[in-house]
Amino acid sequence: MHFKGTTLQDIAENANVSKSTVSRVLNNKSVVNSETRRTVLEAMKRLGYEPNAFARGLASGRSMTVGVVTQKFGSPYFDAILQGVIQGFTGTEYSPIFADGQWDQRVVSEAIRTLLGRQIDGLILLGCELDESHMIELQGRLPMLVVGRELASWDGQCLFIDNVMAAYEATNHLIEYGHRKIAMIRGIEHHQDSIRRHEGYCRALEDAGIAVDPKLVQDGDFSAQSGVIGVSSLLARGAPFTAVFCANDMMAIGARLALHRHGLRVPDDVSLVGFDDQGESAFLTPPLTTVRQPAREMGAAAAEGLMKLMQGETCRLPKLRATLQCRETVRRRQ
Amino acid sequence: MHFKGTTLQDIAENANVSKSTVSRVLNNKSVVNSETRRTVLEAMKRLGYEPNAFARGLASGRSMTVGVVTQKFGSPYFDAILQGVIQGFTGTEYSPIFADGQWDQRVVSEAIRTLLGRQIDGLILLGCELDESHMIELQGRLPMLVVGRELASWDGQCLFIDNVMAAYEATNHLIEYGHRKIAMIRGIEHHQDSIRRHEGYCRALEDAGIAVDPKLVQDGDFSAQSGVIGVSSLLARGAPFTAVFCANDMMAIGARLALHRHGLRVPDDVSLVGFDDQGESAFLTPPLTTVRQPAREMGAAAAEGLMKLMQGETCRLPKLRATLQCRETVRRRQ
DNA sequence: GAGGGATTCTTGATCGTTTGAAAAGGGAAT
DNA sequence: ATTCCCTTTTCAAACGATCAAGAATCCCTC
Repeated sequence: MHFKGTTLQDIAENANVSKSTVSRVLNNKSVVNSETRRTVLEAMKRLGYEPNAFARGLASGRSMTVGVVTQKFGSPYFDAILQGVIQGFTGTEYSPIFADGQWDQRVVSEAIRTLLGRQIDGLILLGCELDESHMIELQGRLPMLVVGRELASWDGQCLFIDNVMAAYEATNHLIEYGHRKIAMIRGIEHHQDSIRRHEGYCRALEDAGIAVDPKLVQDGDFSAQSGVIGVSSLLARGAPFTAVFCANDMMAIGARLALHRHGLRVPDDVSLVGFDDQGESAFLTPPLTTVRQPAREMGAAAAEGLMKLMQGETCRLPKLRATLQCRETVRRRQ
Repeated sequence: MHFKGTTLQDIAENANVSKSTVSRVLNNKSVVNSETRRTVLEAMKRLGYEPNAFARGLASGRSMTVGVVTQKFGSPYFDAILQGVIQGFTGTEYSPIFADGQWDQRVVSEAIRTLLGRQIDGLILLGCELDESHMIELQGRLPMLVVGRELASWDGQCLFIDNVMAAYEATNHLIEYGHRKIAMIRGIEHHQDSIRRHEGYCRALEDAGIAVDPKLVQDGDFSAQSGVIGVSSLLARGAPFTAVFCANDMMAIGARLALHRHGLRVPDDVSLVGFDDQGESAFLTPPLTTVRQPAREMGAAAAEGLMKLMQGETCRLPKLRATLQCRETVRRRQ
């Protein structure tokens, strides 16, 4: 039933050396006579040897594995970060293993426990909402990095963009194009990113001397469906608006559909701005103006940073910026 | 530097029993006095014990881990399958670890090697294009399942939908709505799914007595960009068409944009059908008519099937069907 | 040819579990 | 008191690698 692999012992016998010599060749740390090394390598190839990661991990205490906990497989934003992480680790001796937190703190905790049992050497958390004490405890246990969450006390070990600033710029873009009645569809309540993006929106309006109208702010949950509902309730309230800023692209897609349903043209009647710049956004009709988050770059930077940390060096993550991608859903208001 | 976890030994001492008793409690296989069990469990909780997966794996020969190789993180279709797989494993004692094949056979092989080194107990391959001999060799080594690939010799161990049939139905839908000049944008050349979907398209046309016009068939690569280019070159060729069938939704999104750019309305001037039913498709303007693949269900079924296989039972995967989701991009041709 | 270094290899303990076999404890039957 | 049989627990040997510490070999010099 169970496949019995070749072991280090087998190689040793086959090459007429001791186990430790084989081990030395394997890890090419210490010196081994080049002749011996050749023999050993040959034996390995011949027998199709693949070292047993468990035995290695057990003996060395290091697994050459890092855990990556995402919020949700299938979320365009997190998937993009994931790709960056993978890219950052390919070609190195570390390999990432992934767990899905399903937007649920309990699932995340559980996933981390499992990962710890798997003796990961480091941990990357994506946009995690765990409470700070838990995080600090974790940080004491192993090298760890957080992407997409701002933790005041953790300077340099979390990688995030300035959501307030980015939302400010997006809103300001609309203001510069002559819009004064700008609606916003927010993300999940209490979610850090939602709060910050909303704050940026408010600040931009205030700086332009426009009062924030609570009737123009609608809660959503980052899903396309909530974008549809958001626009409908906005419209139902009767407070007029000429532009909508959505806290992510999915909601912008939904919003765009709802506007269409209500006979409003984008951008002729209503301008629209999203957030994230997910893959499809550039191909919507019309292509969506949105805030681009450098998700891949963030993932790659996290991978590099974590490797430094695991090698005992300090790491200071770069400060990446979100940039506004101006496409075709914003039009100057006459 | 390195965190020293609580070990089974510690628990044993703390609860005044031997290591093996603790182990027995842990695996609750054999009988343990309920009183003793309680004591042990308490000690575990008290010391925050987390079993070392390496030691376990080494001793038992089983890792309680299954490898899942996807083609590309971020692909809506594969991500959906992944979610199904996760769902299928949550609550069980197995946990999946993921690797990204990046659409590259070599990367896939490498990923499988790494996974094998990690002593996975089973393997799920998503839409993999490895050559059959390699697959057969793998199959000899460990329980394994393939999702999204049809292998003649592997009845019951690969899970796929009938792409020919699905494409046939999609095309036929257009024919029933009065379309005769139906263009198609294909996926990556030589890719199994592309070939089958193209075949379904051809058969439907033939069965309706319509000759397949090579000028109406355009190659793509499953990306939105290739949908844009596809429509443009179709148009440039001057062969008129009233409908376009795309081998996936991303290309349909691109196609829809390109049609818009050329002043063609969907569905008034040109009807459009996609394939996959990815998340956004229902929210496009107008919502996309497309073939829905039961991706989540496929993932979940694969997880269940693999567990059966790993327990030594046989497994016969269900035959899932793709279904046409009629939305608003197809209009009757006068 | 003895002594001293380098270099290279081997021995054997160790990592934290699992697991089959042996042992201990406690009745009940003989 | 002895035997037998449960149930429950312990012993100790794996599992397959790593890694000090020590042993062997070789080369060179005096």
